[in-house]
Amino acid sequence: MSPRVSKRIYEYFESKGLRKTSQRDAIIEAAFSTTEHYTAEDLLAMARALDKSVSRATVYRTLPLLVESGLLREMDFGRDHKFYDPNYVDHPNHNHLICLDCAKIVEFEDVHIDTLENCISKRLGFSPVGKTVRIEAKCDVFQSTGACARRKSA
Amino acid sequence: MSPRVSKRIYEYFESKGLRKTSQRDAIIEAAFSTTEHYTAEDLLAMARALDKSVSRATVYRTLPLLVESGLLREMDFGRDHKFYDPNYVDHPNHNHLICLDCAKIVEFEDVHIDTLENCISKRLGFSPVGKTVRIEAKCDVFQSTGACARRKSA
DNA sequence: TTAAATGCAAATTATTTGCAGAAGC
DNA sequence: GCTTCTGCAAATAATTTGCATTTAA
Repeated sequence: MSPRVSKRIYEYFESKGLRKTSQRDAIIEAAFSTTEHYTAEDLLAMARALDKSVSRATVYRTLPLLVESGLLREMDFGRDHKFYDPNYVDHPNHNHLICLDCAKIVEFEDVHIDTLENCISKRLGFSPVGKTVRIEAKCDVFQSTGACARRKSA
Repeated sequence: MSPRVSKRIYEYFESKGLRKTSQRDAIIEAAFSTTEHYTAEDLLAMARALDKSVSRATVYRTLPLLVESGLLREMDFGRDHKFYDPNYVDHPNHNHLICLDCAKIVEFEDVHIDTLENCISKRLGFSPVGKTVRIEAKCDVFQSTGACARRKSA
C-alpha cells in the first residue's frame, strides 16, 4: 500500500473519530495492496493472512467505512455477492468492460465518456456525482480462434 | 400490454417448449403493463391482483425466463434486492440517471454514448453485447430551492 | 399419458446484529 | 474510565429448491 493511500485512509478515520486497531490495519493493508477486485470473503482471507485475529464481522463492518472514505468502490456485477474495486484511488474515472467469454474484467478510461455524461446530466437538469459505465462484450480473439488467452483467469 | 410484446413473449415461450399457464399469463401481463421498475415482490403483488393463485415461487421461476427472452432487464441499483425494467422493449438503448436527492430514476437515450462505447470496445479488441450507463446525480432544482418536485415519489 | 409447472415450506447464503469481553485514547 | 471495537453466534432477508400434486399438450 502506498503511503499516499495510507495517509488518506488514516486522515479519514481520524476525522470521523474512528479508532486505529490492529484488525483494521490488517484489513486496510490487504484492501489496498492489490489491484484485483475482491469480495468481502476474499478480503477476509487476505486480511487473515496478515493478522489471524481478523473476524468476518469486522471485515463487514470495516468495508462500508472504506467505501465512505471514497478510496474503495463497491460494485455490482450482477452476481450474488458484491465486489470491491481498490483502483479508484489511482484511476478515479475508470470504467469496466466485462468479457462474456472469459469473465475477465478490463478497466479502461476515456475522457469523452466523462464529458458526454456531464453534458447529458446538465441537459436533464442534474449535477452528476458518480458515474458507472459497464460494457459487456465478447473477445475478438475468442470469436476468431474459438479460444481466449484470458479464459484461464476467471 | 401491447400485442407486439405479447406476441414476442409467447413466441419465445413456444420456441423453448415452455407451457402457457394461467399463472404465467398473469405474471407476464403484470410485468409489461407498467413502465415502472419493480422488484420480484412488487411483481408478485401485481400478478396476484390479476390472479390470486400466483405464488412467490412461480414469480421467481418466471422472472429469469422473461430476462432470457430479452424483453425484461434485470438491474442492480446497489440496493438489497434486484429491480426489473420493462422499458427495454420500447427503448432498447436507454440509460439511467439516479437522483440522490429524490431517489427518482430518470431514463434517457443518447446515440453518442452508444457510438462512443462501440468505438471503445473495438479499440480494446471486443465486440460489445450489452451496455449499462448509470449516472448518480443531484437535482438542480433541489440544489437551488432546497426542495425537489420529484421528492415525494420515491 | 406424461413431462412440465405449481404451491408450499424448508433450505440456502451473503450480510447484519446483539452482546459480553477486550482495547484504544 | 469511558467509549469504541471485537469475535462469536444467532438473526435476517432475498432467493432457491425438494417434493407431492396439478395441469397443459
